[in-house]
Amino acid sequence: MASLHDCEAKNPSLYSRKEKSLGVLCSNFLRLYNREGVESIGLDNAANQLGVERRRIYDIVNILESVGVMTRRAKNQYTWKGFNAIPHALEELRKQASNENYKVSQICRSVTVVDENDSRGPSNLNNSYTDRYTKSSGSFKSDISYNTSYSVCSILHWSESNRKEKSLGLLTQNFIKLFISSNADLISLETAATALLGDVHDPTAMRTKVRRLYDIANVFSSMDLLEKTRHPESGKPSFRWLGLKGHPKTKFQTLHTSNPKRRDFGTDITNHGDVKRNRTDSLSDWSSKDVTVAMHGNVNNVKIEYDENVTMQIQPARKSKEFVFGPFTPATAQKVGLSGNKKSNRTQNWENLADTYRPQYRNTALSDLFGHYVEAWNSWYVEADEKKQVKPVS
DNA sequence: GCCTCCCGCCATGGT
DNA sequence: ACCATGGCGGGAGGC
Repeated sequence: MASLHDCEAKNPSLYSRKEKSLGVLCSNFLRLYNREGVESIGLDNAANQLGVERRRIYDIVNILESVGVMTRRAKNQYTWKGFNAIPHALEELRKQASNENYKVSQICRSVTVVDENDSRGPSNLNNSYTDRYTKSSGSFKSDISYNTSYSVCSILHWSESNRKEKSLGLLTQNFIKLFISSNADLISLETAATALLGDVHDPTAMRTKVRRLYDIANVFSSMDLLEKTRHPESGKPSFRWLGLKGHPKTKFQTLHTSNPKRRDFGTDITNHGDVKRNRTDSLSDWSSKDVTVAMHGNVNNVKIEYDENVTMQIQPARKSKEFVFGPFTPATAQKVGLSGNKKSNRTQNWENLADTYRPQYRNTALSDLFGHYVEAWNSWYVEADEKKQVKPVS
C-alpha cells in the first residue's frame, strides 16, 4: 500500500487512526451485511466495499465466525448467519467451558455462586468454528489460582502448541469462555492474556496476546457484546461481558445503528482511496443529544422507532473535538451547524435534514441505503409529530 | 510515558 | 508453484 504511505507522507494531518479501527470496520461490515437478503459474502467483495485490505477482513471474519455470525462455505466465500446465530454459539461455548472448566467451576462455586445451569455431561458440540479448527486441541489445562484484583478466581489456559491453536477465532472463543466460566465481572486484557497464556511467562508473548485481545475487544465492543469500563478499585481499563444482555432484541435482526458505549469515531462505511481524512473533515456541530430516535431496519424494511432511551447513531461526541459523523457518513459530508440551535429549532432542523443534506455516497449500496433512510425519516417525522401531541420531545 | 492497536510482512496451508 | 489465509510484532497515534 505504497499509496497509503505516500498520502500520509504528503499530508500527515489527514490521517486518523481511529477511523481505521477494527471496531469501526466491524460496524461497517455489519452495516453492509447484517440485513435481510444477505446470504453469501465474498471476501474480495467485502474488502472492496469497505475499502480495506483483505487482511483486515480476515480479522473481522474470524471473530464473527467464532460467534456463529458467519460460517465459511468455500475459499473466499462465507455464509451469513446473522446475529440470531449468536445465542446458539454462546450456548455451545458455555457448554464447552462448563465441561472443560469443570474443576475450576467447582472451585469458583466454593467462593461465590456461579451459573447453576452448568451441564455436566459431555456436550454434543456443534460448533462449526471449533470443528473447522481443532476440535480436540486447545486442550484445556486448569491451573487454579486467584487474582483478587480483578475478581478472576481462576486462571485458565489452553495449550497453544501450533499455529491453529493460536488462531484469532479460537482465542476469541477462549476469551469468551473466560468470562462465562468464571464469576468475574470485569477482566482486564492483561489478566485475560495471563489466563490464556497460562504458564508462559514470556513478555513478548504477553504483549502479542494483549494486542490480539484488543482486536477482539474492539470488535465485540462494536457489537455490544462487550463493554469497556474501568475497574472500580484499580482504575485499570477492564472489560465486562454483556453477551446478549447488551442487545435489545430489536438490534439482532437489524442494522447495527448505535452504541453509546463504544468509542465513537470515523464511521464512513468505506475507506476508499486511502485518503486520510482530517478529523476536522468530519467535525460537526450537530447536537443530537436531545434527539432520541432509534433507526432500525434494513433496505427492504426500514423501520424507525421512536424511543426515548436510544440515541440515534449520529452521536454527540464526548468532547466536541472528538465528534465525528455517524455510521452513514457521506463522502461529501459538510459541516452542518446546528449546535447553537435551541431545542425548539432542533426538531425543525432534523426535519429539514433529509432535504437539505443530500450526500453523494461513493458506493451505490450505501447510496441506496441512505435513500431508504431518507424516505423512512420522512415517514418517521410524520409519526413523531403525531406522537408529539401526546408526548412532547424532551 | 503508557495504552492502544493499525499495518503489513511473511510463514503456513490448501489446491 | 501459486494463492489464500492469518500469526505476529514493530512502531506510531492517542490520551
